[in-house]
Amino acid sequence: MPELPEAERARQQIERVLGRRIVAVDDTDTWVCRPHAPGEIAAALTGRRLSRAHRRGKFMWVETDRGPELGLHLGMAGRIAVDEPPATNAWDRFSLGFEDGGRLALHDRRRLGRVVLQPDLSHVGPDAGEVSREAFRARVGRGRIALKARLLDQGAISGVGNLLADETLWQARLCPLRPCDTLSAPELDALRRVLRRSIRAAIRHGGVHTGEFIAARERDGACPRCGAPLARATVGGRTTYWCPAEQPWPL
DNA sequence: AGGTCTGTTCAGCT
DNA sequence: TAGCTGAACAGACC
Repeated sequence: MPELPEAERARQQIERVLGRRIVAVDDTDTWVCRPHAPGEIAAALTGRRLSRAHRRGKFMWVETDRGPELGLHLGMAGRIAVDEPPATNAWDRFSLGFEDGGRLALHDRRRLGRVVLQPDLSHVGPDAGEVSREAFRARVGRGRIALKARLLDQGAISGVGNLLADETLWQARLCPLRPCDTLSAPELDALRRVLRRSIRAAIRHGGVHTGEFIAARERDGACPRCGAPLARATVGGRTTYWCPAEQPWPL
């Protein structure tokens, strides 16, 4: 499940193809490439070179030489494939072919990924790994919504998905159900520090699945620190696990 | 073999 | 406005 760490690794994959000339574009999946018509992205990109690869949260975009930006999102099952042969099934939803014979593809079984020209990121909040302390306090510590639901709101801060949210809240010993405006400034600051640490660890180790809490949740459903059986509920529309002993609420 | 679950984003509601 | 619900996708699993 791609979250910020997976998106960062995907961005690094894209960097491997910078500078190569595009000679072929497959943009025929009208769902993944909506609202573009087939051939529209191809016409805009053929003959150009990708020049810089950016990311904010889970959203990626690539600059081209004198051409439009190309926005990419992995959805929940997407993966960037670089210089791999085309998938034998129909799971490559978009691809670029380069003059050196290499290619870049969005491999996405579920078609929840997106490819779009000139992406609009105005509704996307600051990157969860780079947001300032002041912005974090203001954006996360406000309102009566459940803390976890706010962490998942990409307009507040961007990049946190379901697994990273559970991992981070467990590391920070905060209950996912707590209304945001019950958190003190020191609690918010500590949460931000833990979040940054979780993100860096996940990027380093290869993804959110490498988190200690996520592994325990799939293994035996017991808290890795105290052994208490984990609680489970739907929060912010997503399945949520936490340790009721160490992440209590009300206090 | 049907029913449920998965997670991200967006549209549409209160 | 802020927050919630369900749709969209399609495969994994029981």
